[in-house]
Amino acid sequence: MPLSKTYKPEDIEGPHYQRWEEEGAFAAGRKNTGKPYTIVIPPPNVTGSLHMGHALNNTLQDVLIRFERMRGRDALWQPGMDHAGIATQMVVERQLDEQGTDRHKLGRSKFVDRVWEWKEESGGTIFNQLRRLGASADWERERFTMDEGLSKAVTKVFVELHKQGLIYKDKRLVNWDPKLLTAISDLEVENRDVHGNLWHIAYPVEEMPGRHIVVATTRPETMLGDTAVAVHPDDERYASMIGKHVILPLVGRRIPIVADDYADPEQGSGAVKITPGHDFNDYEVGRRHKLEVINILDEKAHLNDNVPEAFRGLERFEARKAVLAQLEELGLIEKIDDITHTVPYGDRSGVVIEPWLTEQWYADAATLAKPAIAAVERGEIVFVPKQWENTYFSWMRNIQPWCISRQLWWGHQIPAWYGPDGEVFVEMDEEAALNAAKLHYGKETPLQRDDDVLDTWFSSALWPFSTLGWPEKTPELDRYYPTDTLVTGFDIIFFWVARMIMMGLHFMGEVPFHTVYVHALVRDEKGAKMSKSKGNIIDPLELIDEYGADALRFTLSAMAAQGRDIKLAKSRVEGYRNFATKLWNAARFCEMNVCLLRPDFEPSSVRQPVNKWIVGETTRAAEAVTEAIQAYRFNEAADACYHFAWHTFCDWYVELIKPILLPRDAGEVRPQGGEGAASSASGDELAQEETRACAAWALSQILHLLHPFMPFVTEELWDKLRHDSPIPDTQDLIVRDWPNAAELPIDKAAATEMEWVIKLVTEIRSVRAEMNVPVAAKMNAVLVGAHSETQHRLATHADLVTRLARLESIDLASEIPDGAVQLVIDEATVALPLAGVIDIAAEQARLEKEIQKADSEIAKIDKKLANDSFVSKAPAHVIDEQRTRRADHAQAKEKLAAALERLKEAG
RNA sequence: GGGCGCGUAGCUCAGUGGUAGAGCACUACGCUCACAUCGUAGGGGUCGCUGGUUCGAUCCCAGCCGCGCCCACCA
Repeated sequence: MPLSKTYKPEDIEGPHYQRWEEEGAFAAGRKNTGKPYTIVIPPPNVTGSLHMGHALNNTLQDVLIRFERMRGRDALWQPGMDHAGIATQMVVERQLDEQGTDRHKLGRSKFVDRVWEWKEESGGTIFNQLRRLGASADWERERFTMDEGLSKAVTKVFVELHKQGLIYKDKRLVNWDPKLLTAISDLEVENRDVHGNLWHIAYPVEEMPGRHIVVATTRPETMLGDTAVAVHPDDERYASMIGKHVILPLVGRRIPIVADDYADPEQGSGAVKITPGHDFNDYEVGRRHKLEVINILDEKAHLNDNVPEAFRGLERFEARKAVLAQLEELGLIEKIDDITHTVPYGDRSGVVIEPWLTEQWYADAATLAKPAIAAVERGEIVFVPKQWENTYFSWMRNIQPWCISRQLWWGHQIPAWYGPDGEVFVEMDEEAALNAAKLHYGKETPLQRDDDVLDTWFSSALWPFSTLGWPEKTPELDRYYPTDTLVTGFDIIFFWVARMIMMGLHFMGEVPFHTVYVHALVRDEKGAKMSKSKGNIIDPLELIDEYGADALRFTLSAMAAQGRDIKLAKSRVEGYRNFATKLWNAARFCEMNVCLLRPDFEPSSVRQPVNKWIVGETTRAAEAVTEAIQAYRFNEAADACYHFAWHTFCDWYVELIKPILLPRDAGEVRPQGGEGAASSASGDELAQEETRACAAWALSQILHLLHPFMPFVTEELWDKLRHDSPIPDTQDLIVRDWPNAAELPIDKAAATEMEWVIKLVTEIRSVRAEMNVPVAAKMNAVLVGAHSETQHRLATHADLVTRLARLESIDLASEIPDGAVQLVIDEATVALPLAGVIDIAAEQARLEKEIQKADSEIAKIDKKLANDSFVSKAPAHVIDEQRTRRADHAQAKEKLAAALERLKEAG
C-alpha cells in the first residue's frame, strides 16, 4: 500500500500504539544484557486528567526512555498513580452530597469501599490520555500508592521510623483546615496577599485607671483568646506598663502586659495582643512567659465555649463582626487602617487556615534531611539545571518537622493502636499490636486504632523503591534501583523530590536517582499560569485531536529550553504538524522513486559526491541530537532534527538527487554535451542505484533520530520503508538501534564541493528573484575566471545547477559577455546573459548595494586589524579568521566593482 | 525581608566573548513530475538602560528600570 497523499495523524497513532503495547515493546527486561535505565513517573493523582504540565513532563520522560531504549539500555519507565488523599476524598464526598448523603452517615469502612469503587470506575483516565500522547511506560507494572504492596511499604516505613524515634506524636499548633477538617503541612499552605484592615483596640490597664494600651490586630475576633499583651522591653512608651495588667474587654479576663522582643515598636501601636492558641508567634511568646493557651475555636472555626456566651457558636468571620460591633459600642476602637497583608489559605480547600492546637504525628525531617543534603553536596544527585540545588539546599537546611497525620478517611491509616490508658503500640498490623499490648499489660487488652491517615506525600516519598517491590527483596529492586533520571516540575521539589531523597537514603542506603531534571511550567501565550479559574487552559487532548500527538510532543520538546517557562503558542504546534507533513512527503518522494532500504547499504562506500555529502550531514546531525538529549537540552535536539530533516534533507538533498533519479528525457542536450562522454548508461544506473539506497538510508536515519520526539509518524514511515525493502527489517523502529555517529564518516571534500553547488544555485536564484527575471527567460550562463578545481566541480554538477537554478545551460568561458548580470562566487564570476531582460538601472543599484555591503564589512574588519592590541592580544585563529574574511570580502568587492564597470560601459 | 529567573525581529522563543537565529506573521514571485499543511527570494533587531572588565560585550561584572516566581513569624 502506497503512502496516502496526506499525513493524517489520527489514522496512524492509535494502531501503532496498540501494536507496540501488544508486542511488549515498552516492557523492561527485553534486553537483559543492556544496562538498566530507569525513570519512575511522577505519579499523577488518581483523580487527575491530562493537562499541559503532564503533557510536557511525560513527553520529556518518553523522549529519554525511547532514546535510551534505542541505545540498547534495558529501559524501565515505571508508571503508577497516587491515591491523592484529600483530592480523592473530596471527589467522592461531592458525589455523596449529590445523593443526599455524606460519609458520616455511611461510616468509615463503607466510605472507603465507595472510594475504591470510584477508583475502579473513574480513576486513572489519565493513563489512557498518556497513551494517546505516546507514552511508552511499562504499563504491566502499573502501581498504585494504595495497593497492597505499597501499603505494606508505607506501614513498614512508619513502624521503623517510629522505632528509631524519627516519627513521634506531638501537641502543638498546626495548620488546620476548617473546611476539610484536617491538619495540613506547611507546604500545603498558600500565602496570599489580601486587602484587610488593621484595627487599633484600646485595652484598659487595671493598675492605671483611665489609661489604655492600644493593640493593633488584623484579627479582632481572636482577642477573645488573648492571654497577654506584649511590648518591647526597650519601648519607652510602655515601660511603665510592663508587669501590670489589662482587663480584656468583652471577656473581663485579667491578663499581663509582658516585655518580649517579639513586639516590634515599629509595627502597629508597638503593643501586640498575644493569643497563644491561634497564632504561631504568639504561641512561642506564650511559652516564654508561661501564658495560658486558650483555644476559642472548634474544628470548623466556630467559637467554642471558652468565649463569652454571646459569641458562642459564631463562625469566625461572623464573630469578627460581632466583636467589632461591641467594641465600637464601648468606644474602644481607636482607629481602623486599610492594609494589605498575607493570609494563609489551604491550597486544596481555598479557605483561611487556622493555627490550631492539636495532637498530630510528626516526622523528624531535620534528621532525615542531613544525609539527603550531603548526597547532593557530594554530587551523587545532580539537579539539571543546577540552580535548583540552591532551592533544595535552602529548604532542606531550614526544614521543619513534617506533620504527617491527616484527619481523613482515604489514605494509609496510621499503624498505631492505643490501650485504654493511652499507651501507644506502633506495629505492622493489629495482631502484632495486640501481642505487644499483651506483653505490656500482662494480659489481653483491647486496643483502639488511630483514626488518622498519612499525608499522601508520605507514600509518594517511597515511590522509587516501593514500586519496585520493597520491602520484599525483588529482582526488580535489585536491578532497577537506584533509578537514573527523575523528570519533574519545580513546584514539587519540596513536596516530593526532597522527601524521596530522604526516604531513599534512609531505607535503601542509596540515592533514589542520580539526576533530577527540573522542567519549566507551561503557561498560556501571555505567560499566565494556566488555571481553571482563569479559563486559560489549553487542553493537550484538543491539540492532539487537531494536530496529532507528534506535533504536540515536538512542540513541547522544542520549547523545553532550560530555565525558562514555556508560553505555549498554538501556532507553534501547527508549525510542527506541518513539519510532520513535510516528513511524510519526503517519504512519499522516496517511495515514488523506489528508494528502497538495503540492509547491506554501507554509508562509507558511496561514490557520488552528493551522497558522500548527505552521509556526512547525517553524521553531524546524529552527533548533535545525541549530545543534546544526553545533556537534557531537548530543544537543541529537536531543532537539530528539524533543521536536518527539513533544510538539509528535503530542501537540498532531495533536490540535488533529482537529476540522478529523474534524468531529463533522452534527446535533450546534455550539459556536458559530447558524444560518448564519460557518463555511460551503466554509470548512470550505478549512480541511481547508489542514490536510491542512500536516500532511503538517510531517511531512515532521520526517522531514527526523530523517533523519541515523534514516535508515531516515524514508526509509520519506517514501517513503510522497511516493508518495501527487498529484505524487510524485522524490528519496529521503537526497538531499533540508535544511529552511531562514531561509526559514520564525514567527507570534507564532498562537503565543500556540495556547499559550492548550493551557494552557486542560491546566488543565481537570488539574482533572478531580485531582477524579476521572467520564469520563461532562457539563460545560458557562463562561469569566468574559475580555478581548475571549480572547473572540475562545474563539469560534475552542471546538470544539477542548470536544473536547480533553472538555467538553459552553464558553461565555462574566458570572457564575460556584454549585457550580463554578474555575480561573484568565490574566485569566479557567473554571468547571466540578460541583455534586454533586465533593468540596467536596477542591476546597477543591486551591484552598488552589494559593494556597499562588502565595503562596510571590510571597514569593520580593518578597524579591528588596525588595532594593535587586537593583533597582539587576540588569539591567532581569531585574527586569521578576520584576515580570511577580509580577503573574501575584498575579492568579492573587486569582482563586483568590475561587474559594475562593465555594466556602465555596456549601458 | 531573603532568594531566583526573565527583558533579543510585529508575536512566541533559541543562542553565542569575535559574521544575531528559528517558528508564526509580513512582502514579491511561483499550482517545476514528494509536499500550497508547499517552494523560491526578501523586508524586519543600536540583543531593557547606564557604567565597568576586555583588544573586542547581546553574552562576563555592578547599578538602575520593568515583569514574574519561590521562601519568610510581621501584629
